[in-house]
Amino acid sequence: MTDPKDTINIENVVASTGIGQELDLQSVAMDLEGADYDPEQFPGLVYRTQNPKSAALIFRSGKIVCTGAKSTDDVHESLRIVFDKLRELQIQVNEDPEIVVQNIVTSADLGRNLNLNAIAIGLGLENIEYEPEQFPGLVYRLDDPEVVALLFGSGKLVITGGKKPVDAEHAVDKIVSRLEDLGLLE
Amino acid sequence: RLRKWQERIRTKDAGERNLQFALSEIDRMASALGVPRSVREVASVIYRRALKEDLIRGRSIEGVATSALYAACRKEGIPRSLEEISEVSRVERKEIGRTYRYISQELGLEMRPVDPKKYVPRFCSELELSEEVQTKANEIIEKTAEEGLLSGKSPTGYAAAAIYAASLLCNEKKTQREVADVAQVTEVTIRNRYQEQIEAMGIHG
DNA sequence: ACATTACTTTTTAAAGC
DNA sequence: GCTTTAAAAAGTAATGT
Repeated sequence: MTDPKDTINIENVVASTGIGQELDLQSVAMDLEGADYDPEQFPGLVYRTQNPKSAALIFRSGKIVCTGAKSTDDVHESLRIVFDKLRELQIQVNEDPEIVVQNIVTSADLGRNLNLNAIAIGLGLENIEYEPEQFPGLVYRLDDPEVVALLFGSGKLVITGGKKPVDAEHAVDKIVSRLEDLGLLE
Repeated sequence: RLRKWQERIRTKDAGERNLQFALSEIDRMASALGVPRSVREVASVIYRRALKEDLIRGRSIEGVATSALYAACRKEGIPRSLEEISEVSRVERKEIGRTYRYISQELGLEMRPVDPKKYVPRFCSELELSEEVQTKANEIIEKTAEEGLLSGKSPTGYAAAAIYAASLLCNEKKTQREVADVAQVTEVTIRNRYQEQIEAMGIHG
């Protein structure tokens, strides 16, 4: 029997940081290869890194959002690349800007099919949101850790809203024990 | 003074007019859908509760009125799909869905997922299918749902597939297109659900 | 009857409308 | 509230062959 915790996989990490310097995005867009900048559509400039794969949103204030990385290490590596690219454009970038992980999206597998109708009643209709006409997943909000879980009929799930990788592990543990208590697993 | 008093009356009148507008919209949509008066009353109660809880801020009166009606239909056991509801409302489907989820959560309506069997009588009637087909469709829904096949699937598509399968089994065949049209789902969805259901029922189609 | 592409849900920061 | 970015889950839909 596989421990659901061993099936946890980080799918996306979102983090924010700042270079401590205001930017002229128009000129950055001109000099930075592959940059997408359309201020009419969105105030941020989009810059994509290939290895590791990620997308950085760079703002006039010098603040940056990095998304799409598969680990916190990849976030740091991606942002290091972005910082170096900006330095190549003669832009002053702080020595080691603080990088704050804002959200981690994780997937996992409980290993057995779920009867979402029974789970909706079992967990309590006031604690969940399940509208299969609109979306196939059952939305379950946990208080501790403060994350949101999407449960699917296949037994697979998505955990999002966490700030540390351990949040997903704790969430999976709690979900498994709750479903076991209700006799809705296996 | 007098100015404040006038302002209060103006606000009261505006609020009164908005409530009348919402209730008349609920009435108009309910008539267009052909649902009984009891549903309109439940919808009105939900709308008034949403108003009292100040849930209309940042949302359109029509959106909340439509969502209240959608919720009322479900609460009364005669559900209409978001697709059907949006046809009589000028609010788009996506907005109705998100507003419904919001007021449902905030008012603690504790809505149960829609039972596909609730769609069987109306869809079968529109298709002029016999009582025998309805019974068979309900049987298919009941048995396959017990096996967990319903998880995550839309109730209309699920009901449509069961009706299609039942019409074949009872020699009253309707095409996938005919069933898809009344249920407002695609033939692809009926095909997919149908395959799963007949396999779970151990039937050869 | 197939495949492909695309949209639904959740989360999160950023600046501006 | 909206705009943009990424990602997973699974269902539904539109379009193309």
